[in-house]
Amino acid sequence: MFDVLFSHILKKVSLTEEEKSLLKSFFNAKNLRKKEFLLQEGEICHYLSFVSKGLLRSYHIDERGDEHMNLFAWEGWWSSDIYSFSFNEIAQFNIDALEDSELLLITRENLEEMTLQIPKMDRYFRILFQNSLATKERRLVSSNSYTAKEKYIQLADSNPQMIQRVPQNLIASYLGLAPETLSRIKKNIALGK
Amino acid sequence: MFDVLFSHILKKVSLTEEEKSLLKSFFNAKNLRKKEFLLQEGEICHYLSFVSKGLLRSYHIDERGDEHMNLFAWEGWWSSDIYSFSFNEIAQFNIDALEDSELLLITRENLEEMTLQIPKMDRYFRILFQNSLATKERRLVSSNSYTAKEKYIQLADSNPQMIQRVPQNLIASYLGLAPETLSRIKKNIALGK
DNA sequence: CGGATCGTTGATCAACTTCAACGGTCGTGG
DNA sequence: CCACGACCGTTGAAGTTGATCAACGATCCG
Repeated sequence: MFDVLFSHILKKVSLTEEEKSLLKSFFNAKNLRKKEFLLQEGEICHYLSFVSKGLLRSYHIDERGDEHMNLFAWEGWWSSDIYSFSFNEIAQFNIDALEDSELLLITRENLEEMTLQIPKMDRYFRILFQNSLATKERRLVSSNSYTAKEKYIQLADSNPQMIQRVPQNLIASYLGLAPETLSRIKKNIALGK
Repeated sequence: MFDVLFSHILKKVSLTEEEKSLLKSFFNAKNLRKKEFLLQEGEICHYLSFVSKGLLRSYHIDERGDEHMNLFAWEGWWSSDIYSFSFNEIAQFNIDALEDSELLLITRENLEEMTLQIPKMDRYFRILFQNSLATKERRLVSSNSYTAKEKYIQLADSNPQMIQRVPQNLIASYLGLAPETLSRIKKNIALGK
């Protein structure tokens, strides 16, 4: 259960055995069946969730009832409504499971306590958030700068695993496109533009 | 020069006087005149830059030559091509000054060294990046979910200072709109929709 | 004063959405 | 084990939003 987490952390900072077992005490394990919710819009998001197995999605539902994907998280990724988690405000995202999943959850209070007891974890999360921010910044510019086709090609190049593992209509939503549009784009690409 | 930086840091972590003077040694001051560049696309971004006075913009230029704003940074904000800075890759963003500015720069190497000597700075940047990530996540969903008019209203509500301080055509670009479109939207809003 | 920059307005256009229908596949319950 | 419904991707036709192109007036600044 903790193997995936530790190997992920150890890529960024080193941990002693004592720190490892201390660290474990701050987490709760949770299993989520396909289609079960981890978080629903309107709640407060109390956890950062590490996915040790499976696949989660986080998405927003607008007033018209349309879903807009925020991100997908599989083995080795974190998921949360980070805004809600950080500022203790109402969540804008739903999180549910696309596949049966095994998670490790940590609350805001435990994160606080853990980083005080193991300052290296501030460093781990600093690097994690720094990298996520870097990626998200590029994605945001891409979203505003490029055509639907360009965006899809960029994604397919930079994240082929996502395209293999996630249904096409959800990929479309992730890119801010109607599912029909993505279908047509793929057809055009297959026809050599 | 360092007053603004310290007051910003002290909102998130405490620092002793020794830590403060140690911290100073990792930064370089730099002045930037209006329209001068801090970073140009294609270079490596070597710095995180803290704005103690003035206003910076960071933006991407696409193959068609069109500019796409990434963010604006004024007193109390950081600016960088964080992807380039983090991964030592070629920058996608240009950064230049919209107003005469006073900056404090820190290199990747100095950031590394500073966080090792003052672990609390890992915590500071962890919180800083966590908050930025939270904001950027919401902005990205907003960008994919809402109409041009909704996006503008959200921005005007959440960040009125930006609208006061930044020219309208750059606001348009920040929202991923043509300047003419934003002009028409504002007209419609003024006419009571 | 003169040029550059910025916002505005009108007309046209293109990209993407919406709506509707259909065929294939998968998984579940009878 | 088969059948049915749900889900997913595809295709076509029509509609809409926002982009583009062009022209003009206002303001700022040197």
